[in-house]
This record gives sequence, C-alpha cells and structure tokens, in this order.
Amino acid sequence: MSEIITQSIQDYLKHIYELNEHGSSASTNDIATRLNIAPASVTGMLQRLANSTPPLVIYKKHQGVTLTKNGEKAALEVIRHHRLLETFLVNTLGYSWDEVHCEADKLEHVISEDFEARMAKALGNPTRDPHGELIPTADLTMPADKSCLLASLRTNETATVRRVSDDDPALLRHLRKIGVVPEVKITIKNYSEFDGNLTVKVEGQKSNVVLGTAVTSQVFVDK
Amino acid sequence: MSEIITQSIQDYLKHIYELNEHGSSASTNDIATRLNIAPASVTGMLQRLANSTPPLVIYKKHQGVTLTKNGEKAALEVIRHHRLLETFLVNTLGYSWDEVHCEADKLEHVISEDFEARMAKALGNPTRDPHGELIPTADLTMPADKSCLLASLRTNETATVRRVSDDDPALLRHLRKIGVVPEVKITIKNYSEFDGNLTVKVEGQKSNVVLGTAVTSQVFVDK
DNA sequence: TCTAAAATTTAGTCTTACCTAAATTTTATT
DNA sequence: AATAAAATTTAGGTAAGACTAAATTTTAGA
Repeated sequence: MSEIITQSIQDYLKHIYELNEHGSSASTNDIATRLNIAPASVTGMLQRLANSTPPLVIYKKHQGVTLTKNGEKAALEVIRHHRLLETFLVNTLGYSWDEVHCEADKLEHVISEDFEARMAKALGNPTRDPHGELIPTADLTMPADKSCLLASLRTNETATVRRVSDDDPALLRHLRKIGVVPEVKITIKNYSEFDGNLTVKVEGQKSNVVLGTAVTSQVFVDK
Repeated sequence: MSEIITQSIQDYLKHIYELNEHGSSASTNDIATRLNIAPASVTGMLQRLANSTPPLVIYKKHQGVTLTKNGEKAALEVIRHHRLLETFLVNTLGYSWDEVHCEADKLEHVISEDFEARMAKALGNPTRDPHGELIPTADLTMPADKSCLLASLRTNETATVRRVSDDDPALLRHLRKIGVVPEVKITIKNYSEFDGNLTVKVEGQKSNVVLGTAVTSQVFVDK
C-alpha cells in the first residue's frame, strides 16, 4: 500500500531531514524558504505526507514536522544519491566543488539503485563528499558527526577543517582560494568580541585571514 | 517568448523524430503506442506543440505530424544526451549494452549542457553509442547514415554490422552472445524465401546462425 | 493580560499531462 | 458509391503540486 515517493516529496523529506538536524522540529516557513515555494503549499504537502501509508512525517498543526523512520530512510536515500553524485562529478568529470550542487540536485531524483551502487564502487565507497559532508551508508544510516562550528572556536584553539556548506558556489570559491578545505589544519590567532570575526592561520598559507561569521558559520571543524 | 520544453515534450519530440526517420509523417497512434499513453492524449499534446511559439511540430488533423526546425533541434538535443549517456554508462561505470537504455531515458532530460560537454570530452567525442547508433553532433546535426537492414541482404552478400536497435535488452543479450555487434563482418550463407530467415556466418564465430526477421529487422549493416 | 505582528492554515484556483467515452473522419472493401 | 473497420479528435474529467487571499493561531511586547 505504500505510495509513490515523487521527486517533489523527496525534496521535502531531504530538507526536513536537514532542518531536523538542527532544531528538532522543522517549521512550515523554514521548509517553504528552503524549497522556494509558498508556505501554504507546504502545509498542504505536510498534511499529505502525514496521512500517507505509511506516514512519512509526524505533523502537529502549528508545531512543525519531524520525519518518521520511513521518512528518514527516504531522505537518507536522496542525500546518499546527492553526495555520491557530487563526489562522482568531481572525481570523474572534473567538476570543481562549487559547480556540483545544482547538477546533483537534479540527478539525485533520477538515478537508479544500480547507478548508485556502481558509483559507490567506482569511487571506492567514499564516506565523505568533496565538501567533507558525510555520505549515508548503503544501508541508509548516517554516520555520527562530532564536528563543531568554526565560529565556536576562540583564540589559540587549533582544529582540522572537516566540512563546509555546499550550497553557495561563491563562498566555496572563496574558501578554496584561501585554502579552507577539508582535512586542512587551522589555528585561531584572534577572536573579535564585537563582530565575531576570527583571525585564522591556515595550514600551507602564507598570511592569516580574517573571517566573518557569514563564513565561520558555514565551516565545521574537529578540535 | 519561447515556451518551456518539459520532460514530457522532450519525449514526444524524440519519438516523433524517430518515426519521421522512417515514414515521413508520424501518426497519432504510433506516437501513443511508443509513449504508452492513450491516443487522445497525444492529440491534445500535438495541438499544443503546433500552436506554441515557436511551433515545434507541423500538425495536420488526421494526417500526423512532422517536426519544425526548432522541434528537430530539441529532439536532437535529447537524442544526443541519450546516446552520450549510454556510451558513458558503458565506458565509465561498466554497464553492459543491454542495461543502459532505461537509465539513459531518465537521465537524458535532466543533465545540463555542461554535463553533456564534459561527457563528450571525457569520451573523446564519440560519433556512435555502444549500439552503433550515430550521436548527433554538438551543433545538433545528425550525421548521414547509409546503412541498410540486415533483413535486406541475400545469399553470398557480405557486410559489416553497423548498429542494432537498443530498446530490447533480451535481444541485445542474444546478439552479444552470437557475436553480432558493431564493426563485425558477416556473410549471408542462405536466404529462406518462405520465412525470411537468414543463415549468417559471423566473423570470429565457429558456427553459422539462422536469424529470423524479428532479429534481422533490428540490425543495420553497411555493404 | 491584551494586542500587534508573525507564522500557519484554510479555501478556492490554476496548469500540466494524463484519462475515458463518444463523436467524427479516413481508409479499405465490396 | 456505400459501409464497416480503423484511426483520430472532441468533450469532459482527474490528480499532483503549485498559487493567492483570507482566516486563524501562536508569540512577544507593553
């Protein structure tokens, strides 16, 4: 009796998953903003997803949604597709890391499980995509991530860049230029109380850089 | 003012192109059969395509459709995507030639021009896909094809297999097994007047095979 | 605690792309 | 040339997934 999970539904579930990772329950408005559609349209879809068999979300009027086990599996499937695709595009077709997001957003809904498996094998079953984001495993579990925000570091702390947000190409080009990419070590030289700016020494770079919160809130590190 | 060419429209144009290659004008029924939808639905779409700006087809009630220049370009774009994708799946992900059709049918509508260009480059700008079918050029022209049906050959004629129809996986597996693949030389040992069977010597194969018209009408050769 | 602002939901529409059933046109046969 | 069969079109309808405008609920500030 399980209903068809359309492309549109996949997008809802993916974004709800990502919103749930932060503040547990995803609000109608946040979903609407992310999907770039009207909040009213989101309400309609959430009601459908909550009433489908099996239910894909748990939805309480005016209180946002969380994913059910089924919904989460479906979301992780899409996220696995997305991140494997990004890795594949970079490794196999020579895309740079700021060019892959859009392409993967379209392809993720269309590739078969066979395609997914072949990609994973060809890439040597990677655990992270080019931005350092964790790739859900083949059995659809998300590996634990203990990284923290670069913005949370203070003077004299040292850390390793683990992952960066992948949805702003301009930011990605900037990060690449200043050497802030996964697995690179950094040291905080200064923290500015007023604007939250961090002065950072990046491994392999000659001079320090000063990064505002617009940047440091998009970069995750392991201490 | 040009309208959006949806996935569905791309499918119509692709199939109309292929039907036009044979008997010039594509009939409502043939299109419906190929797309596996009701003839009435096809009529509706043909009217839309003929009245769009610019028109994509020339449609005369009860007399079928042909593509306009614009419609043909759009069709060739999709066909180029499809055939490059098939080549890519075989060369890069190890698919066999009977497994690629479905996957390419979904991906062809989704990949970007950038993806197309990167594939073409990575593959060395191939001119034929794994089934030997000609790939439209980057500027969307279809190279001339002078191959003829294997079914049209007679006793003692010799030819080179050029291409085979790609939409029946079982047939493709059979052809692979008997060695009837592009660029292989064959000789007709016998033609049977009654059932159209051909007894064929295939280069590199020990014994001759007898092929019925169900097979010989799907294989194209150069004399 | 009252109220204004923000967030959310309801109600009613629209478009795309399909469907079925009935009507019409074309084609083939006698 | 008449007519039966085949092909096609018309008419009316559905579901998905979006929209806007209006109504309602929640939240935050005085």
